[in-house]
Amino acid sequence: MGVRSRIQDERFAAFKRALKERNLKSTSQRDDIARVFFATNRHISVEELYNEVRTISPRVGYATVYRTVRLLRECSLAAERHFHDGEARFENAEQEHHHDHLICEKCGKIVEFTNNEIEDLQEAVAKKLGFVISRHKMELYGVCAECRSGRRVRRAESAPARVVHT
Amino acid sequence: MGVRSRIQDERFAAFKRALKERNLKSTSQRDDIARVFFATNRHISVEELYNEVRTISPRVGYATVYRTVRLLRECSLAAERHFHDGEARFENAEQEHHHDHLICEKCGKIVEFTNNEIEDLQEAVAKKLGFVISRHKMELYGVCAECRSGRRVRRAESAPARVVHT
DNA sequence: TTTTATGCAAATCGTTTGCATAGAA
DNA sequence: TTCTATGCAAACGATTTGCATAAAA
Repeated sequence: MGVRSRIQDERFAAFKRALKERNLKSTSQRDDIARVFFATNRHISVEELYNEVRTISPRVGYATVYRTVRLLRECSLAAERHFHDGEARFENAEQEHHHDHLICEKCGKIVEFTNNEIEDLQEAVAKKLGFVISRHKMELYGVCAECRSGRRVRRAESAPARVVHT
Repeated sequence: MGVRSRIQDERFAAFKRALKERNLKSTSQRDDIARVFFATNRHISVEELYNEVRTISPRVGYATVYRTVRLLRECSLAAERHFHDGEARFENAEQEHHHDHLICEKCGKIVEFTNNEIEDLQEAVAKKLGFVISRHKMELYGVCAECRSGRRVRRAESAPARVVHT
């Protein structure tokens, strides 16, 4: 919400281009859903996205949100994630930089990180076993510093997503 | 399923012990389901387990299989995995040695491996970000040697599970 | 006008649960 | 006997789909 950044505009433009390429129609619903999605910086579930879009455009249906999220996924503009809670979560896909996740089992906080040494070792292991890797998923579960110190108690609903390069 | 191995018997005994500890009853259904589960060496889904159990004991219900799998999970005798296909898969949990997965996107083959260097780096990254890790999940997706050479075409339904230590 | 998208409700899929009955302790 | 487990069917929550209508091209 609020100010729109350059990167959001770029993504939105990419979305419009993707629609044209596929001969799909631009609609106000798709635009609203995409804009809300690109404006969020957390791992958002379809339900959360639906609720946020409804505050802008109260008549959009659940199915349309699902269909649009699928579209965003197919255009590589959204990345699907499955953590612990049954429902899928989506994040803005930055084609350039994939990342991994560190998840606090107490408060639900999610920290994103990358580590090149680990990536290199993954390649090495795969090569040794005859595989050529196209992608990977790595999730570390534990307890964050705040929770261990007892400072934080509530579930972290919306974790800001900044990738830490370690 | 032929010969029963020592390790299967040990697991089955551990299961019986776990039932006693919890004041739960031993039933023929639980025994059958557990035995079939311990006899399998692949990542089995509830549906597959149900079908196999039905060949032994045709009157068990789906719900009982679900309930027993949940029980096995709670006793740390089964480990739950979520790959790509919507349904949960379970494997025999060997408390001693956790492992990671290498998954072929062509044929579905799953290779299990461990790598201590990667584990050490995971610890290091988590520490740097203030976390204490309790467990992790790492999945590498790619194409296996057989599929790249065009030798293998069909989906590998039942991958034998031997952990490779790299 | 032609064609695709939407919104709703119904369908689906994996999984869980309520309840009357069967079986273990 | 007492109490838990089973099997069935119904309930569930996340996601998808059929269809008549609305909107884009």
